[in-house]
Amino acid sequence: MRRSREEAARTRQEIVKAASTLLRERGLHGISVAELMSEIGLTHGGFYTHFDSKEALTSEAMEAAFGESVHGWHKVLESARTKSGFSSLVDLYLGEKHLRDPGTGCAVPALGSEIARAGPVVRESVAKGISEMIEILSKQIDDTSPERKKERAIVTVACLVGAIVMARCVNDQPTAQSYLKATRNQLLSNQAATPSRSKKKPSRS
Amino acid sequence: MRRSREEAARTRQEIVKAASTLLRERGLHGISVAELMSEIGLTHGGFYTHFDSKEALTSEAMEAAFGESVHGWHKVLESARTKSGFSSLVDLYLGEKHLRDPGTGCAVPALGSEIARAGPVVRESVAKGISEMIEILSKQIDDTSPERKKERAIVTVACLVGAIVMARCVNDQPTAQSYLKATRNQLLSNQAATPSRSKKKPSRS
DNA sequence: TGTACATCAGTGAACGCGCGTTCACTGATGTAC
DNA sequence: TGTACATCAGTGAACGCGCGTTCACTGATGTAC
Repeated sequence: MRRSREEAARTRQEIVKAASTLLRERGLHGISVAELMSEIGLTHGGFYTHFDSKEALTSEAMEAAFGESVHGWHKVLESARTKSGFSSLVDLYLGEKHLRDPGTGCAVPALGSEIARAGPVVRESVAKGISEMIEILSKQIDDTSPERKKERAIVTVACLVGAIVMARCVNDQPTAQSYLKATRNQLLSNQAATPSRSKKKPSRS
Repeated sequence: MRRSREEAARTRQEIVKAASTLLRERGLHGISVAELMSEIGLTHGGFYTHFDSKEALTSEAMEAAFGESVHGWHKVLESARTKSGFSSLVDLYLGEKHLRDPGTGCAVPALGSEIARAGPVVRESVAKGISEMIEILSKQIDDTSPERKKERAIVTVACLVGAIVMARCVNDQPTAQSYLKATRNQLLSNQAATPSRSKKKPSRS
């Protein structure tokens, strides 16, 4: 039953990838090692050839999840030419797709409250992901002071995270949408009201 | 072993109260029925005299948690005379105490990502709590339009929730504090920059 | 007020179940000659 | 290039454990007379 090294490396990647989606969908304790392995067509025993523990995988899966998110952000920034980068990211984050599909979305609203109780290894991975998100966003903010840029990026991410958490908590679709819409409106109008705008063309649909 | 009706009613209250704290501290699946009952000096079997299921208790515990939060908000609003009501609530929410003690704090950052995956009964209780928080906050916001008042209250709550979630995710104390501070600064300066201020005296320490 | 009986709050053993992790084993892959 | 052996990716039974829920039971409380 032994596989080649290349196959084993691919198996490892598949485990991380499957975990990054399934953990975001079902929670840090919502998927078992056995279920995870069967998802990629293997049995549970082989898991420990690749990882020391489930927690070690969780940490890697968080890194993969943020990597995926960040990649999506960069893609949106590249392709958005009619909108500002800032509003493109806000629209991506607060969109219907992200609300309904936590498995491919940001790990912070999907797992935040569980991450807060996780071990230091997992939290370290998440902390890196969060600061990377803030970094990317701060480059899309016009402000003379770099400190204020960073501050405003932090608050923007907080708003985005909180809005998705709240919208996913409530059962009622219109209420969820009203949370997302209110947040979008205010974030975009705040950005528009910013001093020292440059090449930006803030849109309010 | 039978207790009087009054004692039984008190027992029920104690279960709900203990659950509201322990669930916020350890997560929706972080405390067992047995552990919960032993917390108030009883054994697990008696649980089902009071509740149909653990989920039914969870729903009531969420209501109790929001009741406690809302009570704290009202108390702060009454006692704060030197600060605006808005900034008092922001300071309460983003304070050291709330960051470090989820068991007595807001259920949304403490349990948000788990609530999103919970059953409709639990989510209904949480949805009510969230809209109550928004309602209270909107009364502390100066704006000519009631719709904008509500919108700004929604976004404020989203910011607060997201900031606490992020701050609790990261391991590093200074980073956590920087998230809270940035959010506090921006929320309070936005409020100060509001048109049609009345009796407000915005402070920036 | 006193007595006999019904009620039911709380006990603790037991239920079936799923969890993370371990380990002897299999057999294809990798390596040394 | 061919052969013999070591390695190790993946298997599946088994480990100890904790979970939510059920249920026969206990004995104090509540009620009917």
